[in-house]
Amino acid sequence: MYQMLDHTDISILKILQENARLTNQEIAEKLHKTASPIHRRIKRLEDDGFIKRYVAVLDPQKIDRGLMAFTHVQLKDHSKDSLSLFEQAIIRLPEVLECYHMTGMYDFILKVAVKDLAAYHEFLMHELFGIMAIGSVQTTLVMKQSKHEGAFPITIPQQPFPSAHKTD
Amino acid sequence: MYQMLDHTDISILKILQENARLTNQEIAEKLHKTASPIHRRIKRLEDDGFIKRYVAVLDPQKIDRGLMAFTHVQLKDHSKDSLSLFEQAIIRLPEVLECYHMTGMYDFILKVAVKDLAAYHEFLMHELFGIMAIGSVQTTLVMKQSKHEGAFPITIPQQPFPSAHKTD
DNA sequence: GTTGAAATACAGACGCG
DNA sequence: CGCGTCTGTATTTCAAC
Repeated sequence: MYQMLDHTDISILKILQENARLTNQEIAEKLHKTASPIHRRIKRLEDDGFIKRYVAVLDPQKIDRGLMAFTHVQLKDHSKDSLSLFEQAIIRLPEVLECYHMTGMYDFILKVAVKDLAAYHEFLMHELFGIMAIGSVQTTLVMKQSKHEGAFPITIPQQPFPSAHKTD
Repeated sequence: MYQMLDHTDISILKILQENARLTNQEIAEKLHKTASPIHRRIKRLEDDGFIKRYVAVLDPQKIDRGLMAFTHVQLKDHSKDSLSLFEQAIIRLPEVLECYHMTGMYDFILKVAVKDLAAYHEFLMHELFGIMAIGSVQTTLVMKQSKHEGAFPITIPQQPFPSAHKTD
């Protein structure tokens, strides 16, 4: 089991989700603390697995990935072979940013990023439709992204025994 | 207009998308260079807007966001008022990680992260269904994520005049 | 949570190819 | 024009308090 997070930990995680390039000292100033304890806390958050990794966010437009689409896929059947065949094939496609195995109407939802509609057509024809397990595909295109990705809202996991002695 | 990316820039971007915590020196070793030019190139990639920001990726399970859902929304009508009303309301909901305005069958696709099904029910009943502009909603739940998010595939944007004198 | 010291990385300068 | 060596500065990191 993992340690409980206190209010300072939550604040650190929120800050790091927005901007992981801040120095410990800058984070410390925001929280009215000093760099050392911030550093220890971040190290612990990493070691305990709360922070999985740090990534750079690129501008899709500038690297010719300006068109994003959600591709909803139904397989021909739900055999174990079809599922693993599909997943194996999808993982190799660079246009597929994310692949989710879903409950409900669709078997998979893919988040796809390509240069333009021509490139998406190319992707469907030469990549996706070549996968044998595919039954039907429905596409919706992203016109506008209203909320940016990546940041999870953080609340304190159920805290049955609030510590009365937190110096924070 | 922005500068063209060469092979070293592409490599740097790929590395930084996977692990933004590597030091310039570590990146330099991977690319058989020294830290100085790497540092200069990263600075330029930031200044030119290729790299928008750096973020920490958290473990959804550990912060009680283990259930992810895609919520497909159709509005009652497509008036300008309905659209902006919906977007304004959505932005305030912490459970909504991403919000896309779509073409096609649905008006919006929301990526929602909550603790469990009970929390999702709560989210629908007390948050989403409270928005007046909402027409209908269809949910699919994520059972498994096959491909991780965030990393764009990078190719060299159309290179009409390949430089013959690249020292790289 | 604080202080202080050593190791390391950053962010310029400069000269070289 | 980009690379590499060098330099001062800031930051990280680890110790003891």
